[in-house]
Amino acid sequence: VNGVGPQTQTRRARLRAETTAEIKRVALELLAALGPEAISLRGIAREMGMTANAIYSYFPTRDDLVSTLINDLYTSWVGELEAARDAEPADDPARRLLAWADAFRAWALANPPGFRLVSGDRVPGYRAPEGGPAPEAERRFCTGLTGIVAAAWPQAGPRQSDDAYRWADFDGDLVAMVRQRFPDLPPPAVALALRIWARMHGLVSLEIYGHLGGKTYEAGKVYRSEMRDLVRSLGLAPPG
Amino acid sequence: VNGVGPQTQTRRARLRAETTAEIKRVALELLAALGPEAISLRGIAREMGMTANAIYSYFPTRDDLVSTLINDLYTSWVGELEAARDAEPADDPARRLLAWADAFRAWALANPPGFRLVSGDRVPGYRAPEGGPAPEAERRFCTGLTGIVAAAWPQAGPRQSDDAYRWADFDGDLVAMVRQRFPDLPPPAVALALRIWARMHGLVSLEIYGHLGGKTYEAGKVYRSEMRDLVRSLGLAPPG
DNA sequence: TGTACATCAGTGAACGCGCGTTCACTGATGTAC
DNA sequence: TGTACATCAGTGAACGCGCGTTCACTGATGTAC
Repeated sequence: VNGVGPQTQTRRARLRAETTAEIKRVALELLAALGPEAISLRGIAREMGMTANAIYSYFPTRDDLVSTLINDLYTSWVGELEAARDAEPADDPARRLLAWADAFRAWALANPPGFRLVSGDRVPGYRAPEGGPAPEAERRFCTGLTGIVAAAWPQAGPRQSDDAYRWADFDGDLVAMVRQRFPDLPPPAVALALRIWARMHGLVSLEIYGHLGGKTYEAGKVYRSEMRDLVRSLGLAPPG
Repeated sequence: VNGVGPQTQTRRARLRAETTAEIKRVALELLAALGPEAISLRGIAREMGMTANAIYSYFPTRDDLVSTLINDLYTSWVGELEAARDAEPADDPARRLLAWADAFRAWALANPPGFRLVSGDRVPGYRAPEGGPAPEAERRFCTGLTGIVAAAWPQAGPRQSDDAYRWADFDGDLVAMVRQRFPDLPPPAVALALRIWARMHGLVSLEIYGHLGGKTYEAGKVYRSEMRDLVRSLGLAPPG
């Protein structure tokens, strides 16, 4: 059987896991310090005091490493979003939306190159795998945001202009998720979720890319105004 | 005096201008076809059937070429925005805002890599000059948008939550421009202009970076909803 | 109109750089009997 | 417990690529007298 001395086997496996983690950690440090172009096998190896090709024992290709990084970043981000949301009472959609929005910006500011990477800034020469580098995290993000809209929909729904959205306007997988998890939600609610996402993304990406910094010293204040305005336009009462 | 035979001198100057234009045209084609990494002196020269270093007769450095491209793109973009706005009656801020917003998205969709370049997607190794690669276009963009907000402010102002913005919250140059061109406009109007910009930027950049395509087949419809909603929340009546 | 000179776009070879990836190998770690 | 074997992380040298930039040069275009 597989009664192979678990201790020693674990030792090698542990070393392997540690080195894998170190490769990723160094890659993220380089990303943060020097930008996406610095994610190179040679650069990481240099930093770790190894040869570049040693990394091929851990990742079959540079692009696999990049995909793994994107997946890790996106997963950690969405984890924080969910945690922030769940720290607010389930029956208070306004607070939950604002918590999500604040965590959205906070993570991005703490991690600018990570935000760029996750939102599609291309690493030179990188080609993402079929289905994207982080499909599961993306699904969680989408579900989380839709859930917040679903909670607000009783108040928000009547305020939406009745643009004629149909299920056919949206991607099949997205529709399937919505109909299964939020069966009462109509198509315009999905459009609303996308618009809310874009409002967060818009201000935060202008800020991360340095376009807002040349205009205002209070990007956070502007973001807060925008989010409270959003809450209000959904027919919810902003807290505080 | 300078009565140097203008015809012949013009001939050489014209050739020079033509080659300069061709370099830029080829660079933009490469940008559109293969992305920002393809903007290389060697690549452009290859396409034009010249040697790479011939380009040094026209641009002192690769980064100068890139800066020129960004400036050209931004200038053409803002030109279209202004034209679209000015095609609407001056006393109809709602139409003017929507025209601006539509032109914003239309140009970006016609020119995705151009949009990426202008909004800060980095060409590997590129360092922008002091003050940015396109300060004049940026100024026009900013003034144009602020002007639209100024026209809407009589209706929009009272609807803004009174977040306590002060002039000190904004960049000095921006403040100077506002106070000179739109002397009646208060600080919260500037914050509103930034938020409006971000709403356009958010949806369009999600679309350009391919994040919206995986969710909806009707990104244009979503954008239109968002913009009409914006107009409405400014207290204006959306046309049609 | 013709001739001597200046300008300057463009060539061709080269330098030095960093990159991803391959290959044959070494040597320590772990496994089977 | 000891020995023969298997695994596999890591080395060192090399390949081929594209890049920006420099240098000494050629040769056509334009200028001054």
